[in-house]
Amino acid sequence: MIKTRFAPSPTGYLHVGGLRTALYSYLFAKKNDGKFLLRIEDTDRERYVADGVKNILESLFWAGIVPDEGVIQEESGKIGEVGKNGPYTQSERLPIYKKYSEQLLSEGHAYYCFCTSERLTQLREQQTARKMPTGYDGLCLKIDPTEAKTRAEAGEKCVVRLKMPKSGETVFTDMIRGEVRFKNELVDDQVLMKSDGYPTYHFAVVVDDHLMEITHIIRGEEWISSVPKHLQIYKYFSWEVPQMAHLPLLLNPDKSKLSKRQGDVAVEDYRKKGYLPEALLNFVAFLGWNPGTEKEIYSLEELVQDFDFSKVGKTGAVFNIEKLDWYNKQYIKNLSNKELVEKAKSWLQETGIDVKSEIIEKAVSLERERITTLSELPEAIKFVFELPNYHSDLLVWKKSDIEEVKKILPIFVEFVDTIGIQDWNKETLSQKIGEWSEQNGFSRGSVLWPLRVALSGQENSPGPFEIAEVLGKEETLNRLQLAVKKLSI
RNA sequence: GGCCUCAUCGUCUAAUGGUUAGGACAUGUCCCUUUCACGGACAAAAUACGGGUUCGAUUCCCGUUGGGGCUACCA
Repeated sequence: MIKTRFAPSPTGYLHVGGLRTALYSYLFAKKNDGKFLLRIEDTDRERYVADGVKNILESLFWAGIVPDEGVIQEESGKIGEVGKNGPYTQSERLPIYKKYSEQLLSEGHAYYCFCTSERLTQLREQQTARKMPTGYDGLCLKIDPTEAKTRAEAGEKCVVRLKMPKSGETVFTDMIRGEVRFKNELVDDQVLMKSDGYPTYHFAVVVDDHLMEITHIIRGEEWISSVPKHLQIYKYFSWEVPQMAHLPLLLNPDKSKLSKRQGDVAVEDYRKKGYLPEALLNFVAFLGWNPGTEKEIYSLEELVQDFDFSKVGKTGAVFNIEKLDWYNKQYIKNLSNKELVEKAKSWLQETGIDVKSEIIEKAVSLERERITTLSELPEAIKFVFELPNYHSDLLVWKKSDIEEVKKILPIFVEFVDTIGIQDWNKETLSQKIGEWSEQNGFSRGSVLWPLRVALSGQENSPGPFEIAEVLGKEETLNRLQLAVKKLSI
């Protein structure tokens, strides 16, 4: 049984890079009828963000990536857990890490280190100055283990370090990169247990992945350098090593690692701006993976079907918002009017638009193909509910002049008044108004431009017949009469 | 500095020894058209560089250059 996991650290909100990592882990698990687990790695108490866990869960839920095991968001919105291998939050697993570190200590595979952080900093500075590789010098390795244990138990401040072999090589095969090898002498004696009693990432991740029976570790490329340390821990415990896939990083437009400074990185930011989860997911899925065909639009279900690590690339990908915008437009375009109202509800209400209005669905349909994000919708459809105050000059078509408009509009209003309610739909209106223009010898533009401006009050807007249908006969006539009035002033 | 790693249009990418190097986004032009958007057509746009191997390299090997990651009692 294949089991993958996403193990974020709540040092902030869910990052779009994290979303992609979670997505790939989820896809791989689902594709292989396996399970997807979510674990919270909160061993860094200094960078802990209070609502980080909540945001990570909410963002994943929003995207449709739901864990089978581990920390979950319950229906009520509360944070809960499912599975037999819990707890799934590392801060609740401290006794477990203590037990395993003691095993390593007693077997001579780890040792207590009493060095102060000042000494460590100094050591690093000296090494850097001499252009030597940095790393622990092994000073505390010389202390007799029994004596060290006594000192530690007496309460002396200390950490536990991994005893890394200083010769030989560590080789492993990454699912994306193939064989990668490291010289052991260059691998540091990594701290396993910090002086505050918490494990470091490197120790907790190995213990938990083993205990939670993870078969495939899928994570960002920034972890690849730490793999030798992790493998050494597996070796000391004689544990089976999971398969690993290190994903290429997401990049800023200048190709540096995707960062907050150069734009939005939290999934939350995109959600708030009105990007659809389907679009964001489709977009990030294609950052580093592609199906090898020309199909571009993929639902989560389809991604599960076609996802394959053999098609995941090795190069970092720029997070290109223009492409995301295109995806979002595609998804918005395919929404029904009802769905669009429902999804854009919060933005509509925020702007004071009544989502219960009888014409809301029709109003929304006017702009469906014109907006990029849901947050643009209220501003775009506002003119339907409240005509903007426009200048009469706007009523003049570029190929016409003010005299012609003044001549056409009043008689046009009279004609519109003769159109019956039963014919009040865009097709019939188009036909009747077209015929009228032709019979009177007016060009389409000289009639339709002022009509459209009179109805929308805007230089750019949907077509006049669609707007007229949404507005209804009475409001259409009101707006036309107002235009006539504007012209006569 | 050391270690690891990557390298096809501006961007996301396809093509693993033989293609006019394909697609998408963005850009430009045109068509549609009352405006905007949609849609359609067309255009411009790439194998980082230098050596090999080979009849033949985007593709395999070596080097150079450039980018990125790591180098914490952070993840």
